[in-house]
Amino acid sequence: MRQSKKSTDCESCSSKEKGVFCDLEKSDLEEVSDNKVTNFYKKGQTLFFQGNPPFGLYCIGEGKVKVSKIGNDGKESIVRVASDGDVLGHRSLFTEQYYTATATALEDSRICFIDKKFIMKAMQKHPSLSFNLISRLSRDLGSAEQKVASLFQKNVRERLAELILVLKESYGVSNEDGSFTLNIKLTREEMASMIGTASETLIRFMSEFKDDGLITQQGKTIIILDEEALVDLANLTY
Amino acid sequence: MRQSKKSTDCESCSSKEKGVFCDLEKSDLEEVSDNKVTNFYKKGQTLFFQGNPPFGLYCIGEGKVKVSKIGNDGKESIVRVASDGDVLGHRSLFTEQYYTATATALEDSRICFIDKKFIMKAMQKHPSLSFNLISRLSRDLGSAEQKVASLFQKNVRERLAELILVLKESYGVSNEDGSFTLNIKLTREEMASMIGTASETLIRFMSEFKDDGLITQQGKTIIILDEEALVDLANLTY
DNA sequence: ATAAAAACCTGATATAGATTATAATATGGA
DNA sequence: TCCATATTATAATCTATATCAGGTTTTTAT
Repeated sequence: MRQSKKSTDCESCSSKEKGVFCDLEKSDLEEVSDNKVTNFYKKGQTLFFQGNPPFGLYCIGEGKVKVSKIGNDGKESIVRVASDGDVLGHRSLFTEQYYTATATALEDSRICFIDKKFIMKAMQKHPSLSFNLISRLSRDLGSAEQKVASLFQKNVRERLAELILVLKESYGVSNEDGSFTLNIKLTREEMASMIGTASETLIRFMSEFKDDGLITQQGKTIIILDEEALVDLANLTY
Repeated sequence: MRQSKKSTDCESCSSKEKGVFCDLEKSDLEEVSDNKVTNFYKKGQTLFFQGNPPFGLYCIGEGKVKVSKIGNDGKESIVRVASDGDVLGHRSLFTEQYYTATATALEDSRICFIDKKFIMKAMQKHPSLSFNLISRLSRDLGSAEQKVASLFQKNVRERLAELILVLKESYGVSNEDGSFTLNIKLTREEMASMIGTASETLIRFMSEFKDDGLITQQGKTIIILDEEALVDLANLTY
């Protein structure tokens, strides 16, 4: 099911520069390479489940992964999306809890797994690694708290406009005509569970945005036509 | 307005054990003491405002502080509450953003301020400091994401039950008769802005809980009478 | 190529909770 | 102590959005 290679080296990883190991020297990076496994996940495959114990750190070489919490009624809530250069499972690893969320590949992905013991040792040895983890956690905490505030204060239309802008931040590619293509594929159901609404409601506002010429679609891919209008609609705070 | 003492030493701080500097040796702790200022904030005073640039780290010796985001309409959303041994302003410090939230004392508090440069140097020197910061950020991220999921999936009654249980976790003191006193004073307005509802709605459910004998009040202090019933109501996930 | 299954969309209805209004109580300052 | 202000409380509307129901289109598997 899930193909696995014993070794891929970090030195030649396409997201080396973006990752938490970016400040390590070649020799130290080789040591990391020796202490990890590379796995290839197909779209829809699960890296870990809510309730599992964490044994190490996941590191995305290439791909996208959604982190979601499943409620008692089975309803999914996506709390985060991680992609190239991001780490996964760090939160539970460092709080020594079982995973409180499930991680699922949104597209075919190359993801490395590094053993807990090695990571802990490496953090002792390389302050830059700890520092990069702190930066990431801080950034993630920032967006989680922003999400909380948006849910408190904004209606669905505003939250959708905000979501599209947030997706642009990470996955937006600018086109020649000034528009932006969002390089991420999500179902309506998934988009709805990122802003805490029903898929029907989300679809309604997506149609509205399309009718008003703010966005358009090419297959499942969203293209932003009028960013400024979205910014107005999103009612951003700062 | 805000009284300030040049030096209080970390060694004798009442929350030394709980704080991020707990693993430092005496000599290192003295160095921290030499690089900080202790301030005394009155209830309602502000430590920093949304939009301000961060110059260092706040460290709560004694007291409680709410971290809230103010929307464009002036509505407050409390995203976190920090107390004895917690740090504040770390998130913005490590993402090098302006503060994205405002921090206000919920009660008279003793809070130290440590310069950014010194903290960064100390992190290089003491892996335990970085590690403790990582633990805290992970914990905070966990509760922020839990909050997001609750907002997505739960109604106000469930969220209120959950809030009371979460407050018990940090501020609950058990009484002889098996009940728990919550050692934190919040207005209904503040409680409402912690779970994203209107104060009128919150009051309605608080009254319901009181009528049903789940909680009672002594002045502004909440006392939990039937924790189990609250757990049932909260519809917790794991 | 074709069937089956997802995903998408639209309209009608129901409802949780916001909003508005009004009053009672508590708190703190002069 | 008393007045002013903030906080708590309850009830009556109103509305944004969930839910339900129906159809269409797209994707996936055989």
